[in-house]
Amino acid sequence: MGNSPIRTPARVCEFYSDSAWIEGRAVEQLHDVADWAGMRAVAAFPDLHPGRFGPVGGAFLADRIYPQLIGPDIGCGMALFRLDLPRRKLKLDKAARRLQALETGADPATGAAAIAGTDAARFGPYGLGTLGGGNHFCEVQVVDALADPTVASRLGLQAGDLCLLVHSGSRGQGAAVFSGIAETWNDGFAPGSDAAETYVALHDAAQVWARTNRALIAEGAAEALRCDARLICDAPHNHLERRADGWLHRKGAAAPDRGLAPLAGSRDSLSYLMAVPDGPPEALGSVSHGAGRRYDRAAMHGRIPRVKSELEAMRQTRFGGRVICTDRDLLIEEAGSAYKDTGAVLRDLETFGLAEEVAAFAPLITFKTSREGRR
DNA sequence: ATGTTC
Repeated sequence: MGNSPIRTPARVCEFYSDSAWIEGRAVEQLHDVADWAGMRAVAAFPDLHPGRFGPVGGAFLADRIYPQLIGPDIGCGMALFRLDLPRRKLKLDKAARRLQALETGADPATGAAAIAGTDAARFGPYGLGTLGGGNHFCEVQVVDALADPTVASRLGLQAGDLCLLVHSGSRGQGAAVFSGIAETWNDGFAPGSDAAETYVALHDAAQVWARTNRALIAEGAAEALRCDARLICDAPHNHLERRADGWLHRKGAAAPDRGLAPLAGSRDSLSYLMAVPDGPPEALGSVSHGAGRRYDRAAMHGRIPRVKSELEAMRQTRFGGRVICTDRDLLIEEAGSAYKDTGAVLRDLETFGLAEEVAAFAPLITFKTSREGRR
């Protein structure tokens, strides 16, 4: 008999139907992570897809801390705001032009004031109010339909209202924390160890910074559109949460905010606001944050011809909206066809009792980047 | 993901 502890793989609960688009490689990753030391429970959602260190679209409860399960964008999340701007006053071309102000971000004094006295102050204001790249965006949406008028009215939401959905995170801050500990995280950190304490403190600070970043992006967008933005909910989906029964890692799985979470669609599909009930304990208090990738970035370059007409078509959505993205590679990688069907993801979540649709939102202006000469 | 990657 050796002295190594008996290890049983964590229980894996998959909250998606047989018809869900789930890559085999993502399921392999899911079971691989379930076998890591100290892993207690794993939940996977219908947006599950392969990631760099493990699958995206899952929650992982462990009695060790694995920074690679959070990834570089610590604190990344989706925040939904209501804009007090009548739809008839939104002129798409003019508004899209004005949103270019988002490239600048918050001015340093505003940024510094926003993080003063918080954990995030250690990182400083550089980059606050900026979106970053990849799948991040700031989108003006219109409430398309109310599935639950009672909840919607409690939130002050009516059909035809304008909203803003912001997807961003901790920019260079979380990335620096993550790369700073590279090579040391392989077997995870034992809670209470120096490495764990240091990581958790930096993680918590990056999470505050990321949430502040989303608020400042919304402020910047509202200022550009000459209106105010009121927060409806802000649900992070890349983070670590200390629970009584262990350390909960969420990777592309949302922690609902006051029982609410956005489900991002964007480009060619509607987005949703979900009411998230307590749900089964096996779901680990988590829910999908978006449609999830159907094809990885490299695959998209083979699927979309790089001809002018195709690229121009991708700057309009099927809802008559605009996509502001001057980076051609990014435009291709983030095409609507790169993502699963958001409606199918939502139906699976509802079937398993993880969410109830409150409202659906159509994209009007999807702001990605307006910088010239990238890549 | 990234005050971008030798």
